[in-house]
Amino acid sequence: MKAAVSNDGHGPAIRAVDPWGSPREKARQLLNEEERARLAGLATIVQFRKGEEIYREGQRADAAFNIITGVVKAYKTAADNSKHITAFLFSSDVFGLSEGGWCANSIKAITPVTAYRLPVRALRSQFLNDPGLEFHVICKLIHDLRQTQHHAFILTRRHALSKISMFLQLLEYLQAVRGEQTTIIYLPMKRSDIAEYLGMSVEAVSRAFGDLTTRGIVKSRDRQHLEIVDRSTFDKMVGDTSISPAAGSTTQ
Amino acid sequence: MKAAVSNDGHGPAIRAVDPWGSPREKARQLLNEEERARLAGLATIVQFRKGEEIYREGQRADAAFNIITGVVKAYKTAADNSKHITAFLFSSDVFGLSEGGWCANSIKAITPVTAYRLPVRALRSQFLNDPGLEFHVICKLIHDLRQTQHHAFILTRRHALSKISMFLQLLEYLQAVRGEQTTIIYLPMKRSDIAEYLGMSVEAVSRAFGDLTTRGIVKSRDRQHLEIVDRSTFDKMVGDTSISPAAGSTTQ
DNA sequence: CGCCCGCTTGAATCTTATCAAAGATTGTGG
DNA sequence: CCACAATCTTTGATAAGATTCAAGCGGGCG
Repeated sequence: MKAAVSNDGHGPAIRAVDPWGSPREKARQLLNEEERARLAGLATIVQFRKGEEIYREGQRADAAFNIITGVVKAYKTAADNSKHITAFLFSSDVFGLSEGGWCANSIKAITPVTAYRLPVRALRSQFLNDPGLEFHVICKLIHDLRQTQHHAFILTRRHALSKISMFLQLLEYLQAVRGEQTTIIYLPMKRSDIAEYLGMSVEAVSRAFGDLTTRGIVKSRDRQHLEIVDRSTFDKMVGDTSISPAAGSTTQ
Repeated sequence: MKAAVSNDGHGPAIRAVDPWGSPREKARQLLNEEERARLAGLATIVQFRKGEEIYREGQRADAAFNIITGVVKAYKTAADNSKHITAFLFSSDVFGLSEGGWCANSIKAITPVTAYRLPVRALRSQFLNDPGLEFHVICKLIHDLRQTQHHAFILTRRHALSKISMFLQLLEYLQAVRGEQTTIIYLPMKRSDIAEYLGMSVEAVSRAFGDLTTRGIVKSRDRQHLEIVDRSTFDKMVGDTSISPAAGSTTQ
């Protein structure tokens, strides 16, 4: 479903910008054919059903995964059983860089998922022989770090509308990076997932979507597909802290 | 000031946990003497005054810095001129991994700072010859990624008391990692910096500190030095979403 | 000694969380 | 193929907490 062209079966893929590259370079496939083939030799292809838990927080992780198709969520469960979603991961994303690594959280498939499975042992020895591969991992990590910083920035927004707008903008951006169409934004996750990602209640998420629709800023075919119809107002929602409570939606 | 033992003049230092190491390993110095010496060969030592801006967001960065002593803040300035602090960086931390890298934000010294300056060009060629160094950088990045995820988690807390408590806990943890004493928590940054880091107003920060003091949970010598005197109640503030508005502070 | 900047405190407004319940949707089993 | 059940989503009222605006306090630096 919604298969991206990014992972085309030629082997594991990593997408990121080269931080030492030119200023405004776009995210791109970092691994060359040879590297992908070499990694493919270590990998097996596995599948997960929708809703299936792939990792549990704190569990011993003996393999990393590289998503081919589908979407997963990475989350932490707090003491009071509330959940915080750390990230949504899509095609070409990597998770499970060891339990001590950046996926010290649980992972669950929110759509059917196909992925390469890479044993960490084999992966690590591959690193020692291949400085180029290691460098690409550094690029990917820097990319993820920036992504997480952006998540943190979204979380500082006070208004629900601002958070939801920035979230939609993010999804749109990720679709573009993956080379998909960008007119329709695809929301594979549940409202409660969005709530847990944005640090707000499900009700607030629902109301924010309602507001955006009522004001004519977005139009939704169904729960999972949404289109931005008033881009200028949408951009105001994203960029500003002070949101006009009921700005006329008349075309400027 | 408050110089840590971590950066002892033997050359650049990186502190992190090995994500492929044992489950509960503590953060430690990753570089060995030889690596530090080799990096020291590339580096020059520079100093910055308190309040001095080291990088401006989007500026061309031709060098990375490794902090020896002092504290800096990394921040982004939004369209409406409001600021969001991405991270506070201490001894052994690294910033400026290129403009495209994870420090695509401005950097400003909040205390006097001494640091190693490493030209990215030399650094990059060093990477190609030294897979071990590259691996350590990966460890550091994974460490920073988790740190940033934790920041995001703090930002999801609704109550000011919870945010401030988690922030104090973080500072305490970082002091411990650096090998400093942990009874007194040192706050080098201004209240407004804390506000910008936690996504709340300065007033809310001030009131939260006031509350913690009034309730006898913390005791402060001055604006910059604070001690946790009621640990059990403090831990409740940190761990819980539902904070008892005026829980008796009587020793259980 | 005085000014500037940072910090604290107070009162009104506003947004969201929370509780509660009804309306959709999905998936399952008869 | 339809009906039921469980889950997800929306909608409504209330209240708690935060932001905002405004003013007073304090401390450091020239």
